[in-house]
Amino acid sequence: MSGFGPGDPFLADCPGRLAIELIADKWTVVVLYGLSQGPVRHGELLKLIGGISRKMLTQTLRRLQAHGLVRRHAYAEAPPRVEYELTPLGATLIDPIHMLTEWARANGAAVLDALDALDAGAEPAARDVPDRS
Amino acid sequence: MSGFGPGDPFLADCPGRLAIELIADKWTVVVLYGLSQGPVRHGELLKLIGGISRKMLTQTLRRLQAHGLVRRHAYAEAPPRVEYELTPLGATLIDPIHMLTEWARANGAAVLDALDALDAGAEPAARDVPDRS
DNA sequence: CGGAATCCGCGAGGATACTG
DNA sequence: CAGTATCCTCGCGGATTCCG
Repeated sequence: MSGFGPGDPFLADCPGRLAIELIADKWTVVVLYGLSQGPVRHGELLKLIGGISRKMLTQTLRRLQAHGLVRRHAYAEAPPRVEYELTPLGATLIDPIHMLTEWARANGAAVLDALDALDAGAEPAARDVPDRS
Repeated sequence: MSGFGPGDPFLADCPGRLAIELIADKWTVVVLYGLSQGPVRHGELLKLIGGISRKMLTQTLRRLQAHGLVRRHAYAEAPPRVEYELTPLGATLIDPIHMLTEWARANGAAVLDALDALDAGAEPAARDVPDRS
């Protein structure tokens, strides 16, 4: 009934954990989502994502590239142009990523509610507690 | 063919992003995975996960609890015992999490290979490059 | 056994300015 | 437009210790 033993791949140190920690990152998920519909330019992602800095975008893309999930395409043109796209390996992540993002879209409000319910319940509760200032 | 516009929920600041950033975290995914099969004791998770510290485990659980994904159950017994389990809201995450972890299990090796291929291709390449020490 | 508090180092990550 | 370098700050996250 335990389900997984002490040696389960995701509970120990193994390639699986490496892969999880590669994508379980604040920006990585959103960047992958941005790439999930086809090649995108650097500047497009930058404007699209909102909140990300150029540094973090480049850094995230570079890490994904180094791990074989993203391919970089630089065109030698007058106005320099660079596009990023998922590799075949990276494309296998589209489904998991979309499940995550759809979950977030559907349940983001509920998560927010839970937070607010906490705040509304905890802070006024201090009302009937002798406050030692 | 752009697919998503400039206002896509996951590319801007919104509840969906909050939800993504809640779970797109080094430890959160693994902890949720550990909870995905039923109630687990604090100490069990600690030993099971491997690499996590008590502090980070508690901290992660607390954050998930505050966001309504996890419920805490403390039993007033001689040897104190505390169990954690997913709330109904948290249970809706099981499928996405399992897709992620199964992807990692299947492709962790490929990711590792991509990394090694880079190292093997880049560093020996310095062989035929005049190295200015 | 489970958790909170404290100390502290190091690296994530933003802002800015510069190169090609 | 894309990328890099530099600086600086904040908080992640480990180790340790004390409380219930």
